Amino acid sequence: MSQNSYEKIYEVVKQIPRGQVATYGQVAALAGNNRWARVVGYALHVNPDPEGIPCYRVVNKEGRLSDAFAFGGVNRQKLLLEAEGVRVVDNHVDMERYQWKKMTF
DNA sequence: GTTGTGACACATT
DNA sequence: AAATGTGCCACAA
Repeated sequence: MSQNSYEKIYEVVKQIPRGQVATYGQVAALAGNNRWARVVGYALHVNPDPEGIPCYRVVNKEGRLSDAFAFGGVNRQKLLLEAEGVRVVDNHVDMERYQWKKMTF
């Protein structure tokens, strides 16, 4: 069983409901440690399962997406999030409206 | 084993 | 407000 740190992170990211976004710190906290914020970024960087791990639903504290995230075009990101129902403006989303608050209605 | 880097967050300057 | 420094953890060389 090699799944160590990352698996926990993937679990959290995978459970982000459609139309919502979570911050790295949020994911890290849910994964068990707020200090993993960077590791979360790294975990998504390796992203072994892009179909099960919607990295585009993970944003930083500002609700802003990372430039390095543009895995095929920053526009791609906006389209994906908007496709989920998230209003994206200049790579930033309304946190108060779309940040995942653990409310899995 | 040490150093450097990184898709972050927080505090301080 | 912006830039810098620090903390934290994991991986590559």
